[in-house]
Amino acid sequence: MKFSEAEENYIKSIYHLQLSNNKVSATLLAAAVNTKAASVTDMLKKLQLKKLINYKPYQSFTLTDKGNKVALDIIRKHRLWEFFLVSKLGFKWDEVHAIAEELEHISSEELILRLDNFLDNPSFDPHGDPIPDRNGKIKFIPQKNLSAAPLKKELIVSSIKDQSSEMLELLKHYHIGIGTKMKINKRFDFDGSVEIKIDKLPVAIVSEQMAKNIFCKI
Amino acid sequence: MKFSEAEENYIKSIYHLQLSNNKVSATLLAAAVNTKAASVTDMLKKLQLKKLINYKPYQSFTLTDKGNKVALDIIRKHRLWEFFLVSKLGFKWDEVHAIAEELEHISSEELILRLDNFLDNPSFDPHGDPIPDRNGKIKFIPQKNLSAAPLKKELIVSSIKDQSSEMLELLKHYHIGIGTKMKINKRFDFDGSVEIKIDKLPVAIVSEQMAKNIFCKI
DNA sequence: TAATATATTTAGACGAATCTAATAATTATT
DNA sequence: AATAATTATTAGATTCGTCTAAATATATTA
Repeated sequence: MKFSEAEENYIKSIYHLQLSNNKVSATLLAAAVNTKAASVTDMLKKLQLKKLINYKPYQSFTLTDKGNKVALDIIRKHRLWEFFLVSKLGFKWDEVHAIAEELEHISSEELILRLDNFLDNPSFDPHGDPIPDRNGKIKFIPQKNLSAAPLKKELIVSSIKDQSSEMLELLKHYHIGIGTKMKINKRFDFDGSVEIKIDKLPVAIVSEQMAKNIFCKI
Repeated sequence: MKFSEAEENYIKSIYHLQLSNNKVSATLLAAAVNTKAASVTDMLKKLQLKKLINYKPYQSFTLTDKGNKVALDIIRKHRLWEFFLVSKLGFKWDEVHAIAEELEHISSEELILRLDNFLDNPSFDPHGDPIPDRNGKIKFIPQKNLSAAPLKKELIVSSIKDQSSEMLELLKHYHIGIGTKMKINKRFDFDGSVEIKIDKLPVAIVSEQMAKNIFCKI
């Protein structure tokens, strides 16, 4: 079954909101897809008719299994394209999101299969987010951000939540990227800042705000 | 300025029709964009408002310079993507058209610039059609089809008009592709068929219908 | 040139996705 | 629990691209 670009965007946003906020409200969703709550209501009815969500008026809603599959398919495409844009075309990670938002709606399955192979079937996108395989299976990695990870243990950076160019700039300055190894020396209660040590680099301190965006394998 | 997918498709089709039929009628255009003549009229008004075509009711219409630029931009994207699909993802030429029709509407200029470089700035797509450069310049090659090319001279296949899988199959069987060298021995008036000779291959005869679709540098 | 055939445009409607303003339900607060 | 504040839904309108059927203009040909 094929879905409109608008429908796909709603589905994708519901998926993401479910992951982080686990209660999805019409208002949050409206913000995510950049419309008004009234438009969300209209669309929710349509998505329910197509059995993509479970929905009763005035109550919060969830993706059905079918809806989940659709969401994972879109996310797969999005992340594969991001990988392509960064690894083959040399984009910076903060430049690829908008383009991938368009590319993710290209419908050919064959295209995505071939793209996947061309890229050597990557499991993670340039920000460390997992790329669902053709069946929607995600390689889950247990990870904790620097505000929650244990002290004095070797950590490997596995993903970055905030993908803005400001964050990218900061990470560059600290020489931090996906795969970087580090230890946490100390966490300061006063402001939540964290002292880290990266091989061969001097000890450094990152703010709590930054620490919460850097996720590591544990 | 940005245009809708529908607008882009109309512009592109007008461009192509102008090239081959040089008079563009609403009926032809309707067939090309797969709608009805009434819808064409509606769109023509819109395109005129946006100064993309010269149009007076009940008369045939032409692209303005601006319209031409837009058309060439879309065609550039279409052909670059086709090149990508064939050269990097291993598609056959008869498989790429529909996918490129979707990809050609992705809006990022930066994307196309980088794609162009990634592909080493190709001048011709997999069917031998010229790819406009970023300024809309096309590398024009004087070419003639096998029904019009001179006898006994070395010819190099430069493009194929019909891009169906049936044609692809036939070409494979004859060992003909872009770049193939051949001579025409004889043309038969009775049915327009053409006897050709390709290096090291036995003499072969192609139908008039086929001959008209094979273009060569002269 | 008059009659006929063909092509184009208008009029009016529809579905998709959106909006604003008004209303109704839910949740939070006193 | 009653009221206030928040959140969600409906009603009605709008834009885009499309449609059918009817009307009008152009082209053909007898």
